Amino acid sequence: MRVREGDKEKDILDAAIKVFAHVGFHNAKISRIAEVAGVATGSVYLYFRNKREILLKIFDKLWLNVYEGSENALQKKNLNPPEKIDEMIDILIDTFIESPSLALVFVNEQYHLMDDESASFKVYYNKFFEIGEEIIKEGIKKNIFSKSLDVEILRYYIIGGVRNLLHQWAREPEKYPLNKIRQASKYITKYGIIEK
Amino acid sequence: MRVREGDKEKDILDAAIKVFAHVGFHNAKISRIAEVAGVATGSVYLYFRNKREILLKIFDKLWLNVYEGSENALQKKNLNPPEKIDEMIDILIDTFIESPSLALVFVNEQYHLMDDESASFKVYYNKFFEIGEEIIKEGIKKNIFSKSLDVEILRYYIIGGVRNLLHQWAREPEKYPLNKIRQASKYITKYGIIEK
DNA sequence: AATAATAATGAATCAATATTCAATAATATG
DNA sequence: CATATTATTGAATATTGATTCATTATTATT
Repeated sequence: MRVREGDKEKDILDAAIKVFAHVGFHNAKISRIAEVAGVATGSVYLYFRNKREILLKIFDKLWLNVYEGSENALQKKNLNPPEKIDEMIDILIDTFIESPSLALVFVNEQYHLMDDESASFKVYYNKFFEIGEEIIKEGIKKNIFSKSLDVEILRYYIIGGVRNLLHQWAREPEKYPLNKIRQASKYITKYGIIEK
Repeated sequence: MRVREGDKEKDILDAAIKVFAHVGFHNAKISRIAEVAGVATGSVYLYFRNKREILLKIFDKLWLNVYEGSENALQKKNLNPPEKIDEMIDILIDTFIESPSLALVFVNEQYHLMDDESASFKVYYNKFFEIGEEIIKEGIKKNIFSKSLDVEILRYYIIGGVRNLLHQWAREPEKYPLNKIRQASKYITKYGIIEK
């Protein structure tokens, strides 16, 4: 019998990330993904049911990573709430450090997918968010964070801000270097723009 | 000769906003937009060159509005930098107050369009941003805003945060009422999460 | 070396829908 | 009222690209 050469599933996923990042999910052709991956068009269907499954797989891996990463990091280290927020921001940013393309796919395609009932990554996405929520609640309880804040609204604001910065970085990495957006995200989130 | 009945261009635009919001630009069928607008499929092409032109027109009107609105508001009132930031946030939020659908289109489709050379709305979008930049610079100069902030990075963070909140509101208006996200946006932007 | 079993190919199929256009409708004008 | 002019229609066309599948390639096993 014939045996599988290399890891075509990974090749296809990596190619898809590049192509999705470049032209967007809807304009991405399977034939182009196959070409970039170095396989035949039909081979893509040996590994994925259809185009959407490829995108979902990318998001599954992404959010499982992020969730597990933050779960681990926060468990072992003993941090106070502001430090924990920093840690969460670090984990999110580190997820994309090797791949601006992945950042673009995240930024451009996630909203659409949120409407999809079958998007299993949402479980981990939500868990990640719940961790954030817990941190904020803890901070408020300890009188470190402002009591007047609505926890849920806050977390959406922060993720939106960080996300938009990731987008800028992915588009123009030299102009918006990752260390700068990392530092800025942490600072603004904690202190806002008004000088203390 | 025959005369035009009503304002079909507006009907089509309004219908398109609803349909784009509902299923996304790429899944939106012209035939469905026509149906919602109450015109024949072919009529859409009397008013717009193609589907993309409809989307671009929506964004043109949107950002012209926002830009002119902020230009006016800031000119007539005499505000200090923090108040000006509040004003900008108000204008952005007020733009969508009548139409959650428009908010969804903005949130879901804008990123893709930014790559489009021919997207003329970018002029106004950038002008709006420049106003924000000026305000932040002024605040820093007056020692009201923190000196350490990178102006450009900051503005992307804020717009990202507000945007994400608009998204939540548009999806679940009862859960995330506009006045709450308005207030939260202003507070976090200015003070961050740490209690003073 | 022959066989069996699975992997991979890529041209052909097929469906979806954006766009076109020939036909029809409406009304201003003379 | 007849005509000319422009608006509107919606069925037909054309294109695009996702998906399929008959064919071919590869290698483990005997």
